[in-house]
This record gives sequence, C-alpha cells and structure tokens, in this order.
Amino acid sequence: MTTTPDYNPATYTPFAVTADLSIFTVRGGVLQVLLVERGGDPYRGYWALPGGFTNPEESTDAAAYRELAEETGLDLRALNRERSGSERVHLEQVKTYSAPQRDPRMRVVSVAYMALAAHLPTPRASSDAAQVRWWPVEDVLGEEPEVELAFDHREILTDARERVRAKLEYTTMAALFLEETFTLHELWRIYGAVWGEMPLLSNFRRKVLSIPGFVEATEELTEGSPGPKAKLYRRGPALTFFPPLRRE
Amino acid sequence: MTTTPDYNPATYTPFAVTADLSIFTVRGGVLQVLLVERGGDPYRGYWALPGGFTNPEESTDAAAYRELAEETGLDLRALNRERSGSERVHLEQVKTYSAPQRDPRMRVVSVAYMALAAHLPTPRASSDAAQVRWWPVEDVLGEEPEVELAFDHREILTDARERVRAKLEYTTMAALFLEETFTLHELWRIYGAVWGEMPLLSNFRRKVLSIPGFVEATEELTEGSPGPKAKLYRRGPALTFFPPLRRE
DNA sequence: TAAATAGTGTCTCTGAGACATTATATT
DNA sequence: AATATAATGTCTCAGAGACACTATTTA
Repeated sequence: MTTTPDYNPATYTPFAVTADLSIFTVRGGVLQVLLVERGGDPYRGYWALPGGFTNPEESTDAAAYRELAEETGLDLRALNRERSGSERVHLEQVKTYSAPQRDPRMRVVSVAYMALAAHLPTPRASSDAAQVRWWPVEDVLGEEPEVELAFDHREILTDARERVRAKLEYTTMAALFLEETFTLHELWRIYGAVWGEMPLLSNFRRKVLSIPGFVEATEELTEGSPGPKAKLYRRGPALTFFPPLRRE
Repeated sequence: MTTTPDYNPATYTPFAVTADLSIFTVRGGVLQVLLVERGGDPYRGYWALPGGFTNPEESTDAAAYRELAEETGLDLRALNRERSGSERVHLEQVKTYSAPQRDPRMRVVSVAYMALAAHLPTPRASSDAAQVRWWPVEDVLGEEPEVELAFDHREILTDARERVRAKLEYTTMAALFLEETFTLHELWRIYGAVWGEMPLLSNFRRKVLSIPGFVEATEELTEGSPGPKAKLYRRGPALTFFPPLRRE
C-alpha cells in the first residue's frame, strides 16, 4: 500500500485471499489435525487444510473464525464471548504464504491460522468436500506419511505444529485441549502428545503448581481407572509464564 | 483456499496485496525506524511505513526484499548471499493485516515485515514520497507522538517493535545493528536502545560470553574515547540461544 | 580530577533435572 | 499380584541478579 506509485486498477493483477486452518485436538493421547478431502480439481482426492476465501467485507481473522465454525459446527466466537475471560478455543494467525504458483488456478495468498480445542464435535462433510476427518499429525508429517497434502499445505501444517509446540513452552494453552476439569497427569499427557516427548512427571507437577494461575485446584476427585483418586484442576487466569517449560 | 465452493472469478472481489516494512536501525543509541511522508491521498502529509504492491510474479517475501532495496538503495538479497552463512540484514515476516476498511480506496491486505540492519545509507526520496527519513521509534510510538502514522501503521509498527524486542531475548540478532566488529559495551547499548532498559552490564558480559557462538574475540582493540581500550568482537555462528536474556 | 569505560570477582537464591519413595486404586 | 496412577521429597548443579572492586583512558 501506501507509497509506491504503481497501482492502476485497470492493470493491477488481483489476488484471492484465503484463510487456511490447522485445527488441532488431542484424541487418544495423540495430536490430531482436521483435514478435508478435496472433491474438485486441482488436487482432487488429496487431503487439505480446511479454509476458504475471505469475503469482501470481512477480515481474514473473521474468515478464519467463520471457516472454523463451518467445519466444526460451532460458533466459536460466541462460545468464547459467553465465558468471558477464559476462551474455550484458541485461534491465532501463524504466517502468510504467497508463492506465485502455489495454486495453479490463480494467484492465491493464504493467511494461515492455527486453532486448538478439546473434544470438538465430529465434523460434517461440506458440499464439495468428499470427507472430513481427524488425522494424527504424525501420520501426515511423519517419516512415511499416510496422506499427501494438497498445495503447500504440508509446509503450512509443519509451521503450525511448530507454533503449537513452541506455545506450550510458555503459555497455559495446553489446558485448552482438556475438559473443564482435568488431572495433572492428563495435562502432562497433552505435553507428551504435542511435543512427542515428556518431561519427568514429578518435575512437571512441581513446575505447573509453582506457576501462579496456571491451574486452580477444585474439591473434586476422579473416579480413577487404575490408580488412586486424583485431584481435579481447572484452568487458572494466567496466559503465559516464565521461565518456560523446556523441550529437548 | 481449497475447500469452499464459493469462488467465482466473475463475482469474486479482488484484493490488493502489499508488503509493508518496519526497517529498524540504532543511531545515536536510539532505536529508529524508516518512514516515508505520503505525497498523495489518502493520508497526504502523514508518515507511513515503506511498502508497496506485490507484483503478479513475486511472493510477498520477494516484494519485501524489493521494497527494502528500493528504499535503502541496497540489493540486500545479493548482499546476504555473497557473505554466505551470516546475513548482514535480517528480514522476517511479522503479521498480516486485513481489516476491510484499513485502506479507504480499496481492499488491501498488507503482509508486514520487519528488518534490521546497521548503518544503512541515507535513504533517497522516491518518486511519490515527499520525504524519507529515520525517526526515533519513541517519537512515533511514545506517550506524546511527534508523528501520526497513516492507515493502521501505528499498530503494525507496534507489533514489529515488539517482535524485535522479543527476538533479542533469544537470538543473536542484536549484533546486526553493529559494524563487523564491536565491543561488548556497544552490544549492551543496543539492548538498551531496543528494550528501553538495560540489564546489568557485568551480568550481560558474563551471559554473552557464556553463549557459544554469540560473539568471537578478535585480536584488535578499540582506540577508546574515555576509557581503556576495549576488546573487539565479531558475530559468531550461533543464531539462537537458551536460556534467554531477560527483560522486565 | 572527574567521568566514562573495561573487566573481574563474589555471594545468594531460584529453579531445572534426576531420582527415590510411598501410597492407592483397578484388572 | 501386577500395573498404572497419585503425590511428595531430596540432592545437585547451572545460572540469574545484585554488587563490589580495580583499572584505564580522555576531557
């Protein structure tokens, strides 16, 4: 914008702008991401990150929220508003991808977002998407991927996963993967699922409890499967902390 | 992109995509940013971040490099390539801004970058920019700003400054603000200029020297102004370190 | 001599990392 | 009984923070 003189509406090549989402959850102790199977060309039959074109009257943030709601069936903006203060779903912008040939049809600039949430409802297939399902991220980004992603979505997902991993080091977001109340053991397993490695549980407990506002104890106890009854915690008001938790 | 069905080339409203830059340097112990005075409407006479439209055949990264070269008169990609390994100028994407009314003329999505470098040549005015000059960031973002920025550039600059500040905590970038060789005292003053606060010099020295590859000692000494001759260092190969340096 | 700079040394306290230990519930 | 979980405790070591101290050069 702003300074260069070379804008001429008659000749300036227009861009399409999309918001693409890496929506993460943890199921069965495994980090998973929501993918849609493409029903049309290009990349028909490939899996892709959910996303869509930004409308003329909305920001890409709004487009991302809209897409998230469409894919998951939840109005997350309203959901976050209603429980003022502590959000249920976290959505944040990660990076923008703009290589000229990234979409063979036309010039598309994609603003990538990452979202994380607990127990989202089973997604419903949308009109042009053959399927929608959760994929273990390791099955997508691992050594021998079971899926090949469309466009540059493998790169986008890689960056988004790194963002989530990094954010668990110094934010309290991990608790968003869990229900309203949870045990420290469950929180610890979230870190394992996201990082692919676990800090020592005993040290992890000490660290989390030493951070003011990360978790707050409740009166309740679990009806454990194997093991003693565990104390249940809920999210505290803290969003970030220092010093961070460490990965290798 | 990718999944939603609602793209129709005949009706889809096009976006313009720009790359806008917060180019930082430290002069006279003060963090400064390069601004251009707008020569045309809207916001005629206001100051703005340098930037411009992305061309049809380039990425926004390429557009940012091009704008940086145009504003500073340096071909920074070539400069960085030629001294393989250690770059002279750092450029990185910060965030994308897309509020629908951010440019009154049309729908413009701006991908914001931040750059930092030492002693860039005095900028030359470009065709439609009345003036180009370095501004102390405090004069722009401080309590009583001396300039009002065009568009949402105040928000963009605020985010860019926070990015630089954060990056000095755990990267070796600070040395990019200095010449090829520098004293630890000079490096320390860079931190003061960027953070607006100084760690204790003695602790800072110990920390920097304890980080493998942050700085490498040379044989040379300064011809000091007041004070003893100081050892000169150059940048080492390390890019990041842990644990980080801390701000308040 | 004052002022700014250069450089070293020291003490304390926090907290991470690596364990060991004990107890409690389920299968 | 075996196993997974819950919870606490202990020891060591790295490193941040706060200072004191000395020395060197120029104005």
